[in-house]
Amino acid sequence: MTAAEGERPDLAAMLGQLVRGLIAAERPVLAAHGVSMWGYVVLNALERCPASTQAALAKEIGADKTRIIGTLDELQEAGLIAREPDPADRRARLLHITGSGRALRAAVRDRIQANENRLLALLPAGQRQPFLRALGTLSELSEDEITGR
Amino acid sequence: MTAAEGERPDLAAMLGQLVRGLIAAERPVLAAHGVSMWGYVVLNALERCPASTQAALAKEIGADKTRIIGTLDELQEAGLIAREPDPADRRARLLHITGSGRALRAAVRDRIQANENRLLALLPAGQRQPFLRALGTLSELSEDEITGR
DNA sequence: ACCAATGATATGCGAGTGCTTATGATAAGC
DNA sequence: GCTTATCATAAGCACTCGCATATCATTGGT
Repeated sequence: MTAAEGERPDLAAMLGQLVRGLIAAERPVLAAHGVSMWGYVVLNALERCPASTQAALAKEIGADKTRIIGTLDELQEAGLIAREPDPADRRARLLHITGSGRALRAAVRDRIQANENRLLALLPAGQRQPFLRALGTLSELSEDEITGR
Repeated sequence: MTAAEGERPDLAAMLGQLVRGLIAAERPVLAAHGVSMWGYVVLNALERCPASTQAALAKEIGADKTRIIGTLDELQEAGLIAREPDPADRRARLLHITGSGRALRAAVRDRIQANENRLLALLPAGQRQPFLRALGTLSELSEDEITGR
């Protein structure tokens, strides 16, 4: 921390810098598994909870519902997710992750988190858990909560 | 933290989510002061240390040296930065922030950090400093260090 | 002196993104 | 029944960004 005179850099600046590096680290992993970044995000989301509409999924992961369709098409073609008509609403399709999707997601995640764990190991032991906890809290805030609007 | 069975979400995912919100929070502040996001980044960088070449500045802030020129032009026109020929190297120009630039940067930063402080206040007191320290450490890693390449 | 490298500059290309519009089908509300 | 809203889909538009190329002037190395 090189802040001068008790100042601190903007959170956004620090986080942005770190995210950029982490994304760069993810790229080859994702490429090796033949899945896109958004594809991986979708798999993570569906692993947590199936989606009742594509629009809802897009909203949950912060993606544009019109742009995500291509990604969903690819994931479906690769057998990583399934889309089924919702019997309760014929406009909508239920989405869930497949067994293959689970396996691929797990493989990617293991590699990504191994690298992340390496970075976390650079921190003093007493900082790790508080950092992760704080990050967990802050990352769950909605955009409205963060912006105060 | 809603991780299931001792798992944790990817750092990148958590950070990315948070950054997105923080950037959204910054937008209106920057707009109100008539400065672009990159412009603000440049001001912060020059506040820390004048630059000996535009290329060096671009590298430091992770910007593309060819794309940043427009931003520098605007900042110079607005009197926020100054570019002077380097007597030691006629290809290069020395860059530094002006008094106006300092004032504007400070005004923007105050508002941005006020919002950030509001968010930090959501954390338990014991988590704040460890979080900021850890973030400071991790954000200073180079991309090569983060990617392990 | 010559060649390679570097600085500033301009711009092309492709990919990605946010937002918008439009379509046809379906559902919800009055 | 009619109107409005929503779902999935496709695609336009403008903008940003990463990377590349090119130019001219200057500098560094041999």
